[in-house]
Amino acid sequence: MSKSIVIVDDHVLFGQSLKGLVDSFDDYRVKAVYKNGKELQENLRKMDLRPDLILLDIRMPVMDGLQTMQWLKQEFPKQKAMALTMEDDEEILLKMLGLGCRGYLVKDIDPDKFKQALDSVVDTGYYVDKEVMEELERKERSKEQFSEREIEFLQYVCTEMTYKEIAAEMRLSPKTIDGYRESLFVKLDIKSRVGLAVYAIKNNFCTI
Amino acid sequence: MSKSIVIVDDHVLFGQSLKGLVDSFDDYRVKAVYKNGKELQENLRKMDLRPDLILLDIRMPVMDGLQTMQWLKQEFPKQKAMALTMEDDEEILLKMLGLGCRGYLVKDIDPDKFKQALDSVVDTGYYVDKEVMEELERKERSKEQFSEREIEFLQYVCTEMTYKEIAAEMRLSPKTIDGYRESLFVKLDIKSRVGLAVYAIKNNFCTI
DNA sequence: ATTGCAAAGGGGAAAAACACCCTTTTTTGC
DNA sequence: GCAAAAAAGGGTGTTTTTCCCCTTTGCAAT
Repeated sequence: MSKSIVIVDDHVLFGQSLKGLVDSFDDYRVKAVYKNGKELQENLRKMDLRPDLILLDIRMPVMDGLQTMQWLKQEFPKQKAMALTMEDDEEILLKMLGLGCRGYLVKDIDPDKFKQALDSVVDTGYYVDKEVMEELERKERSKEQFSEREIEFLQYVCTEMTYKEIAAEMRLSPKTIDGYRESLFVKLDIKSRVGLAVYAIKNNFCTI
Repeated sequence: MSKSIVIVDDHVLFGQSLKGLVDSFDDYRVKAVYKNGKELQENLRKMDLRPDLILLDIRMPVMDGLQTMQWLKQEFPKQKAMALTMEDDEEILLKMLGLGCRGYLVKDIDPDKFKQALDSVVDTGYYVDKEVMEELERKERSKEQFSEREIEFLQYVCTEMTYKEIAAEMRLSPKTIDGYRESLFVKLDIKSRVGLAVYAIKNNFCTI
């Protein structure tokens, strides 16, 4: 039976083209192509779709690879997913692996190797060395990680809303927001809201 | 007769996938896929290959889109080429257009629009995304309305420095900085430093 | 010379952000 | 169920940012 694949990539042209390529492999079928994590989220929830593998672009505007992976890990811990990146940003990659991502591909891989990587992930579960992965996973998890609420909060920090307004929007006490802010300052070694905003932008926690 | 296309993109996976997509259009055929400008150069010279359109990635390691376009303009002034970019970097885009590039596509265009763009370039000679163009003009216009000092100041707003510290750095009174801030708030219809920081980042007044 | 105008600098008050230390409620893992 | 941990909320004081209205300086044009 052929393996089902879901592609998540904001570059529609690439996503659709990749679908064409994958479909040309006898033993793989692309079940869907989504533009961002949010679309995946919605469709994974309602449609009883459990693909053998999700190919996840890292840089996406609405809900990026990291966020999506974080969500996937919580909601569908067994779901296999693989990062698909443009440039290999080590930091983000490490985070992805830490979140249980099964491997990663840079987009300049050639189609043959790509096929091999797919086979490897679907069969063995991993594309790169298993032990290294597990090691990384343990290390990363203990490192910095944000709570759901903190991540949600990060989406507001690069707007012109005051903390009070953000609190209202999130239906929380301003004091709680103050707590998130404080917690993030410590975790990220940041001292001001501007620093937080820049971090959020850099790491795709918000769209500007 | 079907139109011939050449794709130049260092991301082999993307290039090959795109080839698949283009070949799926009845009236187009991909004659070749190259990894960079140099490959294109060599092949365009020796093989008597004159495609109807060259799709040119901008960011490539060996010989990038700009260089390639420059060479094309000299060697084959009539050759139609179109930029294919990941993120829309205005500056480079402007240069490309200056070099006679026939249009530009961001890679998150959807396949239908992509097809339309191809048709447009091959038929009319040009394709430019309207929104992108308007965005570009707006940004360019806005750049000239700041003073030298204000622009210098903008480079500091997305750091964690306080205004007082920025003033010290610029050897100005904090009150003067306050004036720049105020002036920029009015000009840009912004109400907070975060807004200013986001503006500065968006419009490349500072690097993050 | 004088008007004209923009950049630079200032005072002071109110709002927002930051910091630190603390309590209550809710989850979560045996 | 219970203890531990995480999330949410609180009090209070300091610093920074924001806002408005004001003075001085320098330069430029008629």
